[in-house]
Amino acid sequence: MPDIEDELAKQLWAIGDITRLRILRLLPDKADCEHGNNVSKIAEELNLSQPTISHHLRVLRQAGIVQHEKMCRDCFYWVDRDAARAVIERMEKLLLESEPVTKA
Amino acid sequence: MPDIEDELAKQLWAIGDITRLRILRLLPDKADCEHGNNVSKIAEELNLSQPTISHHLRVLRQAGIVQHEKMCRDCFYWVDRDAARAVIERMEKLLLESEPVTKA
DNA sequence: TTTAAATATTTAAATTCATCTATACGTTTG
DNA sequence: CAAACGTATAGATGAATTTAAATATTTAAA
Repeated sequence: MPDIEDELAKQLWAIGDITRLRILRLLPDKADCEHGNNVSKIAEELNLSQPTISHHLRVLRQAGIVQHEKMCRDCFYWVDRDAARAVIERMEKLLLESEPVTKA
Repeated sequence: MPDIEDELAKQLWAIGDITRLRILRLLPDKADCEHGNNVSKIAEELNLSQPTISHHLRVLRQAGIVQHEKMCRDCFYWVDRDAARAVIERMEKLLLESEPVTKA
């Protein structure tokens, strides 16, 4: 069964990449046409190809870290705050609450 | 220069592996002879070879997530709580505090 | 010192990942 | 309808990672 631990590992792995970390830093609070941070702009900002950024956004999307929507002709991504909070909470449980599991 | 962002990515990457996540779950609060969770015991618990666990512990050590010390003939590892808190704090800054960086 | 036990390191093989180029798909605009 | 723009997908390649096996190193006990 796909443990909850597997999901956490997947999410942390998704965030634990320097390119994806930089992408996350560029993403706005909420879908936002004004600033125009579409996929191509992010690619230009990070000096990587558009398909590469698209690939990384897909990884983040499949990990449930970001959401996206088509607006004003382009595609906009933003951080899913609820998912982010959940990840952080699980990390706190794992790293800060010790549970010395001694079997039987 | 090795950015602080690089370090965070490295740390999250280190934690974002299912085997290392399970290792972390087994580690005690502090170096602890009593429970006897040495490297070989962890290997047995997770059904992996001792060198494999040693390798993963090294990754976690180099990322500054765990500490280790030789005690009572064996080698004991534990989670570095301060480092863990620092990682969580940086994650909160990255994911929950939006900073729409618009250059110029 | 010899023996045994625990951990670290090295080596090698298989897998996985990041990235690019090329291309296809879907919208918007003329 | 056709051209242009933005995004996603596919295929390929080089690099990095995981893992086990073998070996070396360290430590404790006899």
